[in-house]
Amino acid sequence: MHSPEELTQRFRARGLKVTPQRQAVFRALFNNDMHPTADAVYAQVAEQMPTISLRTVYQTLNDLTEMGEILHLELGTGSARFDANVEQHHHHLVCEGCGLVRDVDADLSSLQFSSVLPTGFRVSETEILLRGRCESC
Amino acid sequence: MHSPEELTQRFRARGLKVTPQRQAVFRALFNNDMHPTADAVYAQVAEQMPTISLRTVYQTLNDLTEMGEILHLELGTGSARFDANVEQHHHHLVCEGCGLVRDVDADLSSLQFSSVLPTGFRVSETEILLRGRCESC
DNA sequence: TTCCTTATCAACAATGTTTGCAAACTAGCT
DNA sequence: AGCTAGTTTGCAAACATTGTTGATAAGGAA
Repeated sequence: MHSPEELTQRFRARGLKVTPQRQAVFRALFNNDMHPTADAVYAQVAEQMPTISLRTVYQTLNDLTEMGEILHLELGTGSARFDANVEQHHHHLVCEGCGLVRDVDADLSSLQFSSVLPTGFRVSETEILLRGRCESC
Repeated sequence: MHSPEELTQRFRARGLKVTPQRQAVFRALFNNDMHPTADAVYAQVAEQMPTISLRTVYQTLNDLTEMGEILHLELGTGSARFDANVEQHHHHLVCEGCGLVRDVDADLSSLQFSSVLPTGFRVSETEILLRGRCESC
């Protein structure tokens, strides 16, 4: 995602207002590779801004997702994870014990689909998910 | 998954009882490649057995999943999908329009992960998800 | 700076999926 | 037929997420 300063520009360019709440969410996500849930973002922001509501965090996360600044991931961990790394295409590794998510690069160029895809199906995204257990789980 | 008759044996062998409700769920899933939701299974079974409860369908689906007879899939479509094909390892294709799910075979043997996995991480499953739009969406 | 328009905030209610619970019931054994 | 442990059911609750609405604040213009 872009820096909080750049996001301020981009939000205004879209006619969206830049509030202290939104800036706090920007800062919580910038350079964050934890793939936090909405609730985790809320918890982090609420430390500095106890009056913010979970609803506002969801709203801002949805706005950022629509703008392509973050990725909304559904990894089967019960709640959505948000990924601030949209610069380089990558895949994910999920610990089934503690829910840890990590980015993983993979070379897809050699991938072959041996069965024919349904006629007319247009693939927009190829996603690889590695499930397993991390060292401490 | 195994046939309804074989499932009857396997449930009894585990000390689980075989009720008409469970048999109806067995039949609804056998040779079913629709990847239905719990609610879809319920709807299908309820046609023949209107008194069955959604709770019982969930219970039986969970039992079958624990026994490895079906797969519980979380594909980001809002609700879990159940896959009766556990015989051959495969991947999935999801239509983001209508929620259609189809099995896809893929050759993973050449897949290379260019970044190092976290030390001590044990991968138990490699899952490929193709998202896109089917012909009618 | 002040005003004004419009988007946003916060609290609450509502939705949808899945699970917990307790009482009534039944499969399968004797 | 009777016993008993496992099942079913209906309802409530948990959980993540979204809808709603009066009050509030941001940002542009004067």
